[in-house]
Amino acid sequence: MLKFLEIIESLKYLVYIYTMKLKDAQMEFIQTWGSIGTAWGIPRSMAQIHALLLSNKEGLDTETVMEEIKLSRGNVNINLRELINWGLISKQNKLGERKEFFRAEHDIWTVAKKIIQERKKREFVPIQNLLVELKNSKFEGPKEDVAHFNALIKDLDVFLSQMDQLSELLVKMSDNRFFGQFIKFLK
Amino acid sequence: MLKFLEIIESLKYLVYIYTMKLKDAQMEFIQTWGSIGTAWGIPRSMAQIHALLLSNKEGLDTETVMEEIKLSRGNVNINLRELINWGLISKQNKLGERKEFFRAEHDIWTVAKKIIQERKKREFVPIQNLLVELKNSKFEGPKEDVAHFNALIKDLDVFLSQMDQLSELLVKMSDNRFFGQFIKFLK
DNA sequence: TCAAACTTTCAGTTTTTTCTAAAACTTTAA
DNA sequence: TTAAAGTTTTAGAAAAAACTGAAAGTTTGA
Repeated sequence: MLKFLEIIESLKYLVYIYTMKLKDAQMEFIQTWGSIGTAWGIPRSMAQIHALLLSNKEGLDTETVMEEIKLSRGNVNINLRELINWGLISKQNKLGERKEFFRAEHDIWTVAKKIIQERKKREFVPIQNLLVELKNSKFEGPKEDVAHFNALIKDLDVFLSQMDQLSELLVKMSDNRFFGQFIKFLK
Repeated sequence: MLKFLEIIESLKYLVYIYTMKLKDAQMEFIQTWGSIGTAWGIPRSMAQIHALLLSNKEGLDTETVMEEIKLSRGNVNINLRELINWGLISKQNKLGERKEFFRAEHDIWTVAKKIIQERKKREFVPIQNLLVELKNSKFEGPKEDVAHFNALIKDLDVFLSQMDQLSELLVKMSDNRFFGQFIKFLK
């Protein structure tokens, strides 16, 4: 009989729907978003602040952000500014309140659009600059090697411009519905 | 008349085709690829080694890589292995030679495919794991806040699965010609 | 004009990541 | 079986990136 109860217990575990405090869930979300940010080359605390604001409908002020995720004032200030630069959050002024509140853009498609634009800026532009320079150059060296290098440059250039077009497309595709259709169509 | 000559001079500058030693161009390519790698969250020397191998038709051995870009043996060894894991280079054995040579995958579409797959692994999987967990949870807290948080999770989930499909698509699209058509079609 | 409320800056510390150098290990062929 | 050729591991150094804390700066309203 003890055995039976044990089995039931473990089955329960399998289908268990965790119940947790909302705050705890938010905190887990924030922490995880933070480490994901790292893999994206985004400072942990910038990602954490973003996650915190995403999971709060209303804007929060600097003080609250500092307390919730235990960060220094300077850090919070700088990263809030950076998030504003990315277009992921905006300043809000509450009537009768002097201090500034920060509210996340909550439409996930807009968020994606901003992130794509920003990463493109960081990741594509430098390569394109390099390629422009190399395309305007003539190389002295063994014929075969020069040919190989030129082919490499050309391939990269074609590829980059295709990716560029694709990202443009993605940015224009902020209409969720259209994107869904599009994916289905292409499958 | 002086003026005129000055104008000609500056025009010449605009259309100037640089002539440079192939080696120098390759080195510049390697350096730039290295710093771009950094923005991509890829160690500088890993990106540099990749660039070096990309710009050489034939495979190179560890020793040569070390000399060309002044890196320690350990560093080169570890990063060559990592590039193999990514599927971006492969070991070669030359007939009659004992040591191993490393040769880059030169088809740019295959390169792109590998990079997309690898980044997806690093960047998407962790978010998806988080979302699975959160989707299986119930939250205790103010009704409105819980609703907001659940909406956030759902939005992220839908978005992620769409991006996932898109990347699958890209991976399947290694056929350059098809991709060109596709882009043109969608414009 | 003053002080309280709030924001921004930045020099220096801490943490994280990357790299080196040397030793240990493995493989090959004489 | 041995030593030369080659590869891999790793402890710690170096470099880069992120963060703190405190001071300086700004704005507001009494």
